[in-house]
Amino acid sequence: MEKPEPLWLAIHDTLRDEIARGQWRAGSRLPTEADLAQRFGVNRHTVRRALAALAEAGLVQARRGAGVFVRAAERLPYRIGPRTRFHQNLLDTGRAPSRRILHTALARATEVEADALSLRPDAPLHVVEGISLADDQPVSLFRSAFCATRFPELGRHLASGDSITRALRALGVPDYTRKSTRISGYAADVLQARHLEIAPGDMLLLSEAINIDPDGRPLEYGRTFFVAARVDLVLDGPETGAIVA
Amino acid sequence: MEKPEPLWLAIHDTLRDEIARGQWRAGSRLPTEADLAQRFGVNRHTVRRALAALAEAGLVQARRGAGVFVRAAERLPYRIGPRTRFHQNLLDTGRAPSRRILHTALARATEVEADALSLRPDAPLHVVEGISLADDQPVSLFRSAFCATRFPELGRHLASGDSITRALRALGVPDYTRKSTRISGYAADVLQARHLEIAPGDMLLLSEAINIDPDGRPLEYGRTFFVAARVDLVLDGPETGAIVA
DNA sequence: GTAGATTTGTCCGTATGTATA
DNA sequence: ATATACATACGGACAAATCTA
Repeated sequence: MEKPEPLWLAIHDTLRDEIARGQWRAGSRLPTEADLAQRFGVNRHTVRRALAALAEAGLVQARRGAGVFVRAAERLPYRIGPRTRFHQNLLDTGRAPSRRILHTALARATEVEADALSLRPDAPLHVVEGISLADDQPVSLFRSAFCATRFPELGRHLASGDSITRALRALGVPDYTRKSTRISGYAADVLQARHLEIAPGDMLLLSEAINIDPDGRPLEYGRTFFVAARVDLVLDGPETGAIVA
Repeated sequence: MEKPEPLWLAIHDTLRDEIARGQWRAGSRLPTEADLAQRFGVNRHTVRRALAALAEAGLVQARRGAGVFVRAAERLPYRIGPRTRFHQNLLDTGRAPSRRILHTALARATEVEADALSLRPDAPLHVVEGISLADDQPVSLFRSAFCATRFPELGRHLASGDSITRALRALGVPDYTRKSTRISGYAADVLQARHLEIAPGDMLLLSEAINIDPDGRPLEYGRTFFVAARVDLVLDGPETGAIVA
């Protein structure tokens, strides 16, 4: 026999999904506990148990006498620092990370890419584009470029969907660190919107990053478009701090 | 007598502001020279003089037979690091920094503020709100909160429009550093839009920062809304690096 | 400004099924 | 097998905060 899901948990999940889907807008009032109890056909206390869990997670906030209000959907804190790693980053916040590779190619460096990687324009690059997901929800579109002269074999690793960290390790780069990051805001175009399951014009945070190897040589130039409604970029103390004892 | 502003310069400034305000989107075509000439009630050559200046500054690009196109407006690179200082930041990029204080008050800490500053909720705070400008163009709305118990005299300094760095120095805090930063994207509401001279719904980058004194005690909790179309946030190598020799 | 209705917060109690000692 | 503890679910009553007419 299966273990039956508690009633209050089912109600909690239903409300959580409805909030995530935007059925209850941020700041708006949920139906009263009595109404919800009637809707789900349960006692008011059972609804209260579900609401308490939502409040615990920060999704709603109750005000006595006024009602239960939807708080701004919680955003995934995405930590940016010298050692920004997608997988570890999401595991740290209790999400299930995954990647979907859209495209790999051998391309020639644009002016911007060549500049970022200290290469001459038109130098050959391995380029990989894809979608990053947290709990199966798209959070970002990324495009990474690597010097193809230095890593002739990288193409195969990238296409296989392997972790970039692991692919580089296999090619003799034990570690890499973030040299610089530039963050800017843009509106999503139609294609980006489709991939990220948002509406065209929705807000994106673009993070342009240059990663270097331990010798300080530019290794990767990456552009990542984060869905602003789903992600906060966090620059934390020791990670960005000036002094490490 | 005042020196009269040349006609072409007035037109140049008008168009520049309209581009900055997003009235003409990046990549879009401006009205034809003839149309602009009619709009401003001047000869086509006067418009051409204004457009030439804009092209010189890199804001537009003319293509013979096609039209004049808006190039992506250059964004101000705003450096974020352990020692983020507004004035120095802008001077470094050759802009003229200025501040406009909107409001100073003695308020009670909200839950978020109390948490950020390691105070109890409802603790008294000095709060200052204002607009930061670069070359007289608004780039951000800021709100800073300081513990009023620790700095009883800070209110006067803030209201006077003095630099925050200087005010703190006068009160015995020789230096402060950035402990953490969180960056997120939001749409401007009506009030923000009016202050920043943009349209409601335009994109803002919110930077939430906690600054600490040399002893590691939280000093300031600041929220700054940057106009995304005018600013990039830059996290640079040595500034965000883990190790400082 | 006030009174009354609405809505959440907290307490009481009862009953049932499940895991544990 | 029995007893105990715990989580779930229901029902009711009242207090406290809030909203509205």
